[in-house]
Amino acid sequence: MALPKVGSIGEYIRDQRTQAKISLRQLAATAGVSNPYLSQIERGLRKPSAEILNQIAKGLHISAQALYVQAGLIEEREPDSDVLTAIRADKFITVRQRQVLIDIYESFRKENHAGAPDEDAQTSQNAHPRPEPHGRDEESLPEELLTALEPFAIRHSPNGNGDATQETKEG
Amino acid sequence: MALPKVGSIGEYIRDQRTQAKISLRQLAATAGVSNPYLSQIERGLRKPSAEILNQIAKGLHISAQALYVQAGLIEEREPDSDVLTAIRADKFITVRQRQVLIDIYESFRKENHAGAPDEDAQTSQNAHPRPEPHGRDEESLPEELLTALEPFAIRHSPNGNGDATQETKEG
DNA sequence: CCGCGGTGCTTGCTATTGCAAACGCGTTGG
DNA sequence: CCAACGCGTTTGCAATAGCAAGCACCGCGG
Repeated sequence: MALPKVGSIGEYIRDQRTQAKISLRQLAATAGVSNPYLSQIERGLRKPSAEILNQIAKGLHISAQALYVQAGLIEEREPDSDVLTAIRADKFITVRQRQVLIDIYESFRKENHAGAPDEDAQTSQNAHPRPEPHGRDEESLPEELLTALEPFAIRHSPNGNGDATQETKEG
Repeated sequence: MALPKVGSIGEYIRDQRTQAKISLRQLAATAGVSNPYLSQIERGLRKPSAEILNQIAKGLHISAQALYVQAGLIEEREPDSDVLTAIRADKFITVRQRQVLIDIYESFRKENHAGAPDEDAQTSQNAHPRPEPHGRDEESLPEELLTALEPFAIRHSPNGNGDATQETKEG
């Protein structure tokens, strides 16, 4: 378990470097790392830190993300949805808030998907797969949120509060 | 110049952790790192590798990119914090669901902004006037909303991380 | 009172990163 | 022919990442 994908990133780097027609020493110089170290990285003998990786990416003029993904350091951006991506990337909300948003969104998706596996979701704009029990659509106050979410939370977790081991008991 | 931006990432991690209301040890466990090391990371005494960073990101349920950016390991080139835009563009949810998500997200932002002068939020263009719910900033959410969402906020997919913590906290 | 469990922090210690120096190997050319 | 210069690689070593063990502090229950 020492070097699972480390090899792949090494190959990737070497591949990019050779494609760029630059020597190992050259890249090492521009990347600000030593030649021998770069050599070892390329052959998967060393596991470069993110810093070094970033430097190498710069030296190769490629996006650091690509390298991180190759290194297995970043979950390959699954095109789940732009919404999830945006939520995960958002840094104006807290972890807890993020988790709530993700849960809600995924539940929405799940609800809609139940019985309507068809990908053509355009109809969802004006055709609800599940008719809302409450047709109230006045202002979207937090209170309304509660009302809207109540039936929903019940469906999602009928057990209510099964065992929240990690949940700090507040109150 | 041993720890230039390292401090910032430490602060960021600690901030996210405390906001998530989880202890240092807890995060260390879920992230798969030792408690003391996480402590040192948070205080900027150590410079975590990308691997560790990735683990911590997972433990915090935030995108690894966010952490890398904070660590200065990625030249931020896609802020992509347009959650609202993404929600509006999403075509897999109904109008009502969309509205709920937007309301919740804005509510979150509002809560966090209570006292934060940083106002780069490009507020929604057609967002209807939302009445100020409450100015309580003690929690991420109003208590009521949290309560309603509680069965929900619990992480739903033990899948993914597959990190089984033997936290048999038997009361 | 003291133990028990929780928090975060300090202390050695090992494993690994990352580098400087030096190597073998092929090409040029005096 | 062999010095000179390029390439990638090998070898030892300093620095440190990361951990196990243990510390100090605090709230709770016997």
